[in-house]
Amino acid sequence: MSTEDGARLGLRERKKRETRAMLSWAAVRLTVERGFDRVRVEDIAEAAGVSPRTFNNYFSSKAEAIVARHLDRTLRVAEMLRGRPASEPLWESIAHAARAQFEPPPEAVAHPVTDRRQWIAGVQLMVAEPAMQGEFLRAGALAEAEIAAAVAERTGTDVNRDLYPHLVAAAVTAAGNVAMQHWLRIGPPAEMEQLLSEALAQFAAGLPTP
Amino acid sequence: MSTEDGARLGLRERKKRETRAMLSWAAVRLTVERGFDRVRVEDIAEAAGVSPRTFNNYFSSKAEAIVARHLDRTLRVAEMLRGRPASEPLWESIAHAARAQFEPPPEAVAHPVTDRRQWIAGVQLMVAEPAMQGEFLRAGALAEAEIAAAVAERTGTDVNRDLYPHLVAAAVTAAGNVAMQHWLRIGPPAEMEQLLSEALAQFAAGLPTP
DNA sequence: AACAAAGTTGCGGACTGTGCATATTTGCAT
DNA sequence: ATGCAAATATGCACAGTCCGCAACTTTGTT
Repeated sequence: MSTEDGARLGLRERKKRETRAMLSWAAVRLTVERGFDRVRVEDIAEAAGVSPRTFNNYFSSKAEAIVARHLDRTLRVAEMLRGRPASEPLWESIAHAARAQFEPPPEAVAHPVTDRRQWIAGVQLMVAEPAMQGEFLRAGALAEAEIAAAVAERTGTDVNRDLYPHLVAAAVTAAGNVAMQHWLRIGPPAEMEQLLSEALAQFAAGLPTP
Repeated sequence: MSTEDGARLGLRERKKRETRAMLSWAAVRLTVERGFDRVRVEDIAEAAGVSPRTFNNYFSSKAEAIVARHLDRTLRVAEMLRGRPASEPLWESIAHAARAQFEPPPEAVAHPVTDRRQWIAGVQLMVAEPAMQGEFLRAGALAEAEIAAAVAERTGTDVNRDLYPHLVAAAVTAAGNVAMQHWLRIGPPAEMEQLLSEALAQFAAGLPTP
């Protein structure tokens, strides 16, 4: 779906996607600026130019709206993994695919952050919110199921019978999460992609004691 | 705290613990019997013999009450890990400690399930609930932070600087989750502990392709 | 026994999330 | 261009959740 040409989508579908993106972006921006508890569904809907009821047509909760872009990005990891050459070693494919989640989203390009340090501080507060953590992890689990399916396809295993694809998918998800948490803790100049590669390498090596 | 002698606790503290356990157990039981959306906070409070406002003094949400026992059990993994002999190889310690989460809780012993198949079906529905998944994973993340701290202690690494303890903790959490999901999917005669051991062994081996 | 600290409870209010019906927009066929 | 169907937006009402606050009850200390 995400690779479909916009020219082939009707107006209806295009408007749906735009509305979804606007709601999600508004949710992220307001939450980072003000804090989770200071943003109501009504505020998000207003910022996106729709009614609160419409917000609920798209998302069941505020946290779900905030996490939507993250979900999109992590689902793309499964998609990218499916697109890697079949002959490529699994962990090499994974390393390439996993990077997809850290590419800058369109909104970040369209709305450059003027105060980067403040933005990061806001993000840190946002991810520390219990409801956000739950939703964030739940999105990760959804993507993980897709990654497991992709791993099963590549390795000839069965998601309904074997632990393996699930364990690999869990490792990929964990690597991404640990890299991001580490980055939020340490901040620049650490690079997200480098942290991710390191984490994946440690999993592939069997997590030997340093 | 959990190892403290009950005789040393005041009435106040004892009653708090009992109330918490009653609320949590009532939440689990009613939800498994009726389904998540058919149980209100008021029902749980009534079943435990307290007011709804008191329920909220203990738990912020229904899901949190349901997941409380799981949180207790997974936190015990970190505790058990801290108690293993320092000379023991890390993954061996982990394998022993991780089993703690699958010991039958007191209530399960006190209230034997009469229809095991129906109970499992109810649990399956319960864990499929989105709010439950988020809370379940969030509890896992809390325990994971404790496990990471315990791993750091054993290996002389630093949770604020190194990825390693976090990655190991994530592997432990993932192994537990994957084992449980597999068990819920497959059911008896698969044994939870065996699945867990297998999952941990795969992580320690670097997740080689089968 | 008197008093302080901790915990329970009732109440009110803001907010969430959902079902339902109506209004509006888009797509399709003629 | 027009009429109609399908999809989407919106307003409304309501049950339920969660929290601040104050009054009451229970436990602990002196």
